[in-house]
Amino acid sequence: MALLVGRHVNKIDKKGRVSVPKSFRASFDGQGFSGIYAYPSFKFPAIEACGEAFMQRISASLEKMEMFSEEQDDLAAAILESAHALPFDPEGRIVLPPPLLAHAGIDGEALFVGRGAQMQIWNGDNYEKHRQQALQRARSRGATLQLSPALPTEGPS
Amino acid sequence: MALLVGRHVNKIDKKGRVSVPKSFRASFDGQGFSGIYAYPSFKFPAIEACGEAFMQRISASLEKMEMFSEEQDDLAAAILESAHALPFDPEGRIVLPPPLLAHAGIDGEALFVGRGAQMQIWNGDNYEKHRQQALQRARSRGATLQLSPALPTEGPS
DNA sequence: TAGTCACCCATTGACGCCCATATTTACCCA
DNA sequence: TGGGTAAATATGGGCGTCAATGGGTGACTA
Repeated sequence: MALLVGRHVNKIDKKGRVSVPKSFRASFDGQGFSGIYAYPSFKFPAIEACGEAFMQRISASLEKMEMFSEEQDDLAAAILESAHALPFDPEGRIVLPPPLLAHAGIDGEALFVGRGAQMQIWNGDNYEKHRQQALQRARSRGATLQLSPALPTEGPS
Repeated sequence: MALLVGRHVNKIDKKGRVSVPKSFRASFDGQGFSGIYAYPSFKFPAIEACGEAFMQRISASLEKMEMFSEEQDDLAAAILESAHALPFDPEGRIVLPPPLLAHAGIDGEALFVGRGAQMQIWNGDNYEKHRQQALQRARSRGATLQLSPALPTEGPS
């Protein structure tokens, strides 16, 4: 699956529709459901979204954790319960439900942020503040990254 | 994968296109995505770029920490979120987005610098200053390099 | 029956593709 | 060993296509 990277700003029209960037959309097709799953982020005033494949992973993780970590259980459960399945229209647009818009403080414009396998949808101003803080923390920490070992070309992670 | 070494200066045309040096280009093909991922360098006024394989590693690192580690999350996210997927055109050129050009102070000409598995793209003057400083530091420190043992290869003798 | 939602069509502006040219590099032959 | 020639890379510009956007209309629902 192609990676989701970068940022894209798209407009929300009067009917509440917003185009999902083509490059993101491309990552989600061929997953059974033509659309995305969106749910409010825990940590940020933002919407998190992913395709069906990733949602399956979340669901699977939930089942695994159940008997061990109550916290994880709550967390994953909250994701599934607050998630919305948002189908693409023929032009590749979705309609973000009011509760999600409210949570992220989005109105008029939506900022799509690629996070690898998932994406986030932000209010532009809120994201900028968040980003500055994140970069600040990264710099003060010395900006090193412990990379996972190289994948063996294509093995199952 | 062939190593990226040396420096190349290429022109940016009116449409913002730059040829990626052929030798660099060759290192990035056969990775699924025909193009490079570019993001601003943390430490320098330069653009860093890599192929899909390297980006996948960053994404995998991020997924592992998800919902837990804020630090790793910040850093990996800062890279992924600031990254741009830049596809090659049929002639092997890419278009550097304005934000990246601004970060590196590039205009008119781009200096490609091989860094082994990755590459950097600089403004020529900035790079020269940076390089002098680096050499200066290396000299004053009496820089020595402890070589790792030769890798076991399948080559003759 | 009114309202909402899903699909269809039209516009436009950016971007990718194609072709042409120039400059460099590599190679061959005298 | 030098020049000349051929191939390949770098560069420039035009044009068609597609993604993003806006609006309209019919169908289904409450």
